[in-house]
Amino acid sequence: MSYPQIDATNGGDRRSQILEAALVCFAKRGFHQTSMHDISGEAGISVGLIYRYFENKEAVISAMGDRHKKEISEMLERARQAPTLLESLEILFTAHCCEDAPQLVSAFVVDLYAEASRNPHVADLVRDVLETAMKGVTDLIARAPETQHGGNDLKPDELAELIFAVARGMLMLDVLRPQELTAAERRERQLEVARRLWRLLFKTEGEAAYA
Amino acid sequence: MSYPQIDATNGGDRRSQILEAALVCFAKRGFHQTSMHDISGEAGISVGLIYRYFENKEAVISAMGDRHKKEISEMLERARQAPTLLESLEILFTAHCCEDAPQLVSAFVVDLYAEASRNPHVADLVRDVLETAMKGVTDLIARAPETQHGGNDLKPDELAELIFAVARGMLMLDVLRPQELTAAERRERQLEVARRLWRLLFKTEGEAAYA
DNA sequence: TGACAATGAATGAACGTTCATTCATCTTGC
DNA sequence: GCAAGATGAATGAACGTTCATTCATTGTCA
Repeated sequence: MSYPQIDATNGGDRRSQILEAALVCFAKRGFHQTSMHDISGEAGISVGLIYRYFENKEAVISAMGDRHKKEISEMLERARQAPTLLESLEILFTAHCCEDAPQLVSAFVVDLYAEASRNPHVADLVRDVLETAMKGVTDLIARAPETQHGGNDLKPDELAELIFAVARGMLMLDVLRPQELTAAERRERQLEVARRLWRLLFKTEGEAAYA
Repeated sequence: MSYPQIDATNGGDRRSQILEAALVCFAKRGFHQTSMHDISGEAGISVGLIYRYFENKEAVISAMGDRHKKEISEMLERARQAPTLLESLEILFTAHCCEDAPQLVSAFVVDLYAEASRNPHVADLVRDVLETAMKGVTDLIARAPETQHGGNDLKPDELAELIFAVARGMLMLDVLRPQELTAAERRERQLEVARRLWRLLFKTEGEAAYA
């Protein structure tokens, strides 16, 4: 008596099914405290099957990084289409606290950085993601009319650097928060601080911007 | 069964010797990839001896957190005695990149946050450290004459929150940096960004205040 | 269509290894 | 001689990984 699998199309989506389970496990227990049996249990499949889709455990970690990279660049594309710079930033910022996997992602990303500090391959990947995202935001800032109104003499890339530093810092803080908070509450507390920086960097001086 | 006190004549040295070795190992390989044999090897003692001074591996991790807490509060004390707010901040900021163990500390702290995300005891400890440090800086800001000159309407605790977010964010970035850079170079790159924020928050130029 | 061969996704017990922890033993200082 | 300091081989649990085996599905030929 076998129950139907969660996903309709068997085979093609096995990889993402495994990665989905791995995200849950990695965020809950960390890379190196998660066993392959944990992942297989979470995915509802056998251990051996994982090795049909991934060479070894490290390949699973790498694939998770790649997935994260893809998510970030999609988010960047969406952010580019927002009408104002502040709205773009808000979209990008919420990328860190995805709706479908709220508190999980923060823990995963912090772990990813920890892993990067000793795994050169992961470090390259994270650096790559970061550079792409930074370049995107730098561009966004350079094109935005809001930039002109700042009372500061900072260049777009310097502004982006500050924005990303605060975003990372708030992400780090997020893993300390009690789990009783909902995902929405967590995101709002993070945004509160980030928005204070943004207002400081891009003073909109009322709606007289285009007057 | 009791363990030697921290400042006992014999036990104190051994404990810190072990913790010193543990920091090196943890930073190099992470908590869960570091074996007790690694630590004993680094410390130049036998495995069993570690268990005379620590109940188990987790107790070593906790003790490392306590040590970190002590270092931070000493740093805070030193920062309090600096003549200007910006100098205080500079002292506090460099706490993250200690002179005697340069690139190690960043990796350790990121790992500590990762551990905090799933170990409530570690989370409490890190939260405690952070709250103490934040309170200290908030106080520093409230008393500083520079605060009045900011072109912003942010309260001292909001300013402290931003400062700490950027500090954490730069610390996270530090683990991505190629190891070829010296400790001084790393610190300088981190400070560059942090200082940009500080200048923004506390405009020291007299002309900006009345412009 | 029905019988049968071929496929390969999926399983999970088993393997070799590593790890945290213990403890019988040895050393040292008094 | 004895308590406390120190050792490292021994232990057993847990881990990543392998692989012989199962079996639903698909393809083949009459």
